[in-house]
Amino acid sequence: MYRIGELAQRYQVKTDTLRFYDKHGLLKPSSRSESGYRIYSEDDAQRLRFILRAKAIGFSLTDISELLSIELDKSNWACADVKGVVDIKLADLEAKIAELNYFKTSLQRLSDACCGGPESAEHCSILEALESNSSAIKCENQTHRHDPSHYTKNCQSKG
Amino acid sequence: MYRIGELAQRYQVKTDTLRFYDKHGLLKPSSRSESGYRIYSEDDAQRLRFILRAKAIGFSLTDISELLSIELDKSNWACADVKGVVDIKLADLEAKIAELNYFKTSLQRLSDACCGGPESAEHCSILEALESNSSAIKCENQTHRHDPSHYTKNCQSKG
DNA sequence: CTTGACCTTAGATTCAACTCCAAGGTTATA
DNA sequence: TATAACCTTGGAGTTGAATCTAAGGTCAAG
Repeated sequence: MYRIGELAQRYQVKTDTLRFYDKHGLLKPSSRSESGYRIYSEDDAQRLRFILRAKAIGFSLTDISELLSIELDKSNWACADVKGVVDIKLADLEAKIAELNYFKTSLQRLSDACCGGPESAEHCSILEALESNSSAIKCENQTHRHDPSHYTKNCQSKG
Repeated sequence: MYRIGELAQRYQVKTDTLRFYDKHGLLKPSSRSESGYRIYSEDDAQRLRFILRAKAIGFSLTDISELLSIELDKSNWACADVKGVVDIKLADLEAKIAELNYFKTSLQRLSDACCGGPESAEHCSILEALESNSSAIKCENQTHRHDPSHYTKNCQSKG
């Protein structure tokens, strides 16, 4: 039996977080002391571990609620239901990753085109790319008038 | 010279969004009509294109503010400043992608271990993985008592 | 019997980037 | 002149997951 602070410390969460989980129905302490303190049982702790593990895997609290309601009533659910939750999440995640990879490619292309040196940004190819209408990125080699030996290592035949 | 609705339609944004950009200083219309309507110039439109392009690349509005303030005063900034903004973003993005890939791997492992069939979830390996303390995931082949021919295609020698 | 660490509650705030609303003013067209 | 389509403002709501605040109750030690 743990009080909120003990449970919080044991699992490295804030007491606020546990109260939040209580309020939102994810984890209600199985009893209260006479004075109203939350008292968490070992089962409650187990449930918290479930929540934290699911969170670490990338589930939202809403997903976790769903998984917990299945968990509490396993025999009335099928594997297909559980796998469905996971697979939807997986598809979301793949879409998100694809999007971020697209951003990354764009940024990488911008970064590569810029010398990154102490030259004035007047001809900075990053700014020019953001100003222009085209998606082509011009390298700075042509616009900066100085010895390019230090700054061109990143910018080779792009665009 | 465009009124807010025209500019919005031309660039496929909502008028609300343009008012939001105005309020937050990203894009203030260069003039107002006698009756107070926002009037956007061609320069304003160019600035909007800059914003939208930067957004599409994955910059936050905060990042974009910073880029715009450099853009407006290019000669007092160096390429290094601009590239710095991009490279910080790139590093953030890489960290985010790595995190999501980690989530994805975890979810994929869970998904692969579950038959996804109409069997009761009582021995669902996904739920068991979330309940257990170990990170090992047991495949359902051993726990479901039925012809496994349809459901084991995803679960081979995992864990 | 007081100090300090703990606990309670309801409700406000945070972040991003909008999005929506109400109440009212303007402008173009029939 | 009436109607519809536009515009204005300030302010509230959205999502997710907390985090913080204020005002107060409880408990163990000295």
